[in-house]
Amino acid sequence: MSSVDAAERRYRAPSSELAREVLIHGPILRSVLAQRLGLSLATLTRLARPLLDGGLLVEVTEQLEGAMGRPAKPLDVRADARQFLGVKLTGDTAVAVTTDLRAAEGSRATRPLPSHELHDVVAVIVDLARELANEQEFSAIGISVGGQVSDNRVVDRAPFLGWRGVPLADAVEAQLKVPVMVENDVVALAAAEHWFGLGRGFSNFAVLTVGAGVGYGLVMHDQVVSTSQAGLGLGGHFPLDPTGPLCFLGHRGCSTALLTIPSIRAQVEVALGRPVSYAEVLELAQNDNPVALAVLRAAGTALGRLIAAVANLAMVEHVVLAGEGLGFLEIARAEMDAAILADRDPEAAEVDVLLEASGFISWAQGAAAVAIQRTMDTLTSREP
Amino acid sequence: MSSVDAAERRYRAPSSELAREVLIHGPILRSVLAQRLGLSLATLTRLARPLLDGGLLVEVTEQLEGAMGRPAKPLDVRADARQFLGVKLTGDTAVAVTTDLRAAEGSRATRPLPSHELHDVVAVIVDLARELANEQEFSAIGISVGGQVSDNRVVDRAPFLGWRGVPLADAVEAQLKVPVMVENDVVALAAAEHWFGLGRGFSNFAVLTVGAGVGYGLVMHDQVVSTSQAGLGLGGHFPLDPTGPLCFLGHRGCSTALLTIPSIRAQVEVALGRPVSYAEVLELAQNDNPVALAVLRAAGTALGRLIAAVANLAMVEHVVLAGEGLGFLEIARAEMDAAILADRDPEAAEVDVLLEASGFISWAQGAAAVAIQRTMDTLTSREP
DNA sequence: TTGCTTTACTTGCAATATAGAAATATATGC
DNA sequence: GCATATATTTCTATATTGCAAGTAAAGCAA
Repeated sequence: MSSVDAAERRYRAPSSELAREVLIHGPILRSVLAQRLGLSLATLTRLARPLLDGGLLVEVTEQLEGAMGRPAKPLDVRADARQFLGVKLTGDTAVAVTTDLRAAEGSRATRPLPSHELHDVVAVIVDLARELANEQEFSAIGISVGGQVSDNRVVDRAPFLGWRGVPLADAVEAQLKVPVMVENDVVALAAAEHWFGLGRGFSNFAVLTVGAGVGYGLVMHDQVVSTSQAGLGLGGHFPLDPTGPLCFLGHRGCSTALLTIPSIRAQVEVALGRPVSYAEVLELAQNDNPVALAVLRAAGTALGRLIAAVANLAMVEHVVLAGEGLGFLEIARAEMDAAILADRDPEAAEVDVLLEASGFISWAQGAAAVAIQRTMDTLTSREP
Repeated sequence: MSSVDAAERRYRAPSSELAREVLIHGPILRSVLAQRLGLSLATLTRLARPLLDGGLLVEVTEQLEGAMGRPAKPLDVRADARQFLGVKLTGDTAVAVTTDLRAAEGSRATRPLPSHELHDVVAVIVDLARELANEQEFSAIGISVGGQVSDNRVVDRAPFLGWRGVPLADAVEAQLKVPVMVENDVVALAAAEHWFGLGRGFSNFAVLTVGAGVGYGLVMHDQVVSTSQAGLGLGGHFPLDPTGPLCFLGHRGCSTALLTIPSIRAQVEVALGRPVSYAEVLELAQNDNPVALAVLRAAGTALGRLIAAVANLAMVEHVVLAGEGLGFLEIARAEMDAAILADRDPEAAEVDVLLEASGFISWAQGAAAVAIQRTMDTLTSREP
């Protein structure tokens, strides 16, 4: 554990810290920066110059009306100074996006995975990188997978790919001469939300994703929690309703059984005796179909209980919801809110539930964010 | 939130970091220290000298047999170089202990609180400080209370004392010319476990206390989580058993209803129709009394489920159990272990449950630890 | 227009902190 | 004793930093 301790204490050059602060906190005055970094204005001027010369930072020249004195020239990053590639791997597909320094999406492409063999997957990633490459090179590539990753390089365990101990980063770097970082998908998403998404400005918050599964990530003390625990999907089978349906692992009323798209479909299909899509379930509920309503309301209550449990035990006030399986909130938002309230100390601050509307930050962008964050630690050199 | 952010980024002088590292990691070689702090050996020598001269640090001279070369002289703190006072306030009592720099207990005293008036409580604390004072002055005084505390100075809310917004630190400092720090009791205990107790060496762990109530504290990234959330006792009414008894707030089967000493006694008393003490309950269970056994086994299961929930949602591998209400584990340890296993992903690391045997670190020592930690940030001057 | 005021940023300079290399201390092994 | 190994210290060149004084770019008032 003490080795982890030492590794955590990674030295960061002052100019890297400056660049990172500007990246996260947008156009920002030198005076504010100096205070945040605990440095003098003089030092700030000196640190900023090479970054301005190198083109990574620019001075914003938008005057505030009616201000006395010399107008401020806040610093900002030139978001298009670098380009990144984010790749999300699932069991059968790879989705790639290009992003700028702020993780804003450029272009996008998707490819099926011909197999789970490492060389096949690498070939698909290389292909995607070549297709999306333009005149600007990628500064780094982030890849996210569902499962455990160590050291940002090796996939220790990825159930959907059937992988154990696969050196993915090395394999991709061998083909593309660009730094590659691998991360667990939820950890990556949490990192993206922290720097660029709904978690901006919060030191502590949780991320819950609902889709094919339930994902759970945590940011504490302005750092993403990325222990080996983080990749396991520990929020995935959290017990929520002792009378609920069973999940595929045999847990009764766990978060997977109550919340995921397959489980919701399955429950409705069993009751109606015919196959239905998730969209159909939502539509049925809109039209007051009692089965769909009951299932979705139970999901709302379950999500509320999960959010309350997270807020209580992880001691966060903010919870970001993301994923493609949140459509049921249009029907069952009230149930969710009620369940949160019921499991929450009345003295405690109300839980701030933030809805990542229609995937504003997508899984692939999350992967890119990891690459951006790691790159920022060393990103103080000249223009590429 | 950004102001919290800035406050968190407290500057720490290198010599303070050095002193802290030595305090926590015991006798430690300069070379190891240099690596941990990211400094050169030369800098380390220069940093350590004033601390050695000042008497805060000493060189240990215990040779390792059979080692080649010049023998190492590891650095250690002179634990008795400073003395601290820790005070734990409950609704009716103040418990005070003196400790050295390593939070080891010196002497101890207890006083009833004549009232909840601030001046009465302050008078009791001053009294305790005077009684326990010896030739050595206190470097700082830590006070812990059940409730929310802000800024280590003001008790925002303490239900057992009926306090809201009470400036306790100022009031005590006005009488004793010594720095005073106030902290939530569970946060203080977590801090003590982190530096001096069973949490030593872990970057992430949770603390659960069972006694008159259930307390919950969290250490993440080597920092105690002490947001406003932390003082609320959010683990106190966590739902664990939908068929369990009610707590005084009307929660069915919450952690308070199943685990606390009063609840366990009440359950047995109702069934047996006579008053019993907690010790009697344990004895009854030892003698196979079915009521006591059922109640305690339910408690074991409940604690196991709570531990699993904490491990899953706070993403910790280690959980420290403390408090005077853990006696039931002698009877129901197996139930606890089984419940943890049941709610835990089989791929996840086994939860490491650490039992704070017989209050090795007490509540009052936790209060002292807060004083020690805060003091270490500035503790680089001469001998007192 | 012309200065005066206000705020934002920059530069010169002295103080401080740091690392690297060489030196010194203190043991073991032969 | 002397070579060897390891730990720590000293010496010195270099780098970083903050302070204080200076400069820049506006608005405002006569």
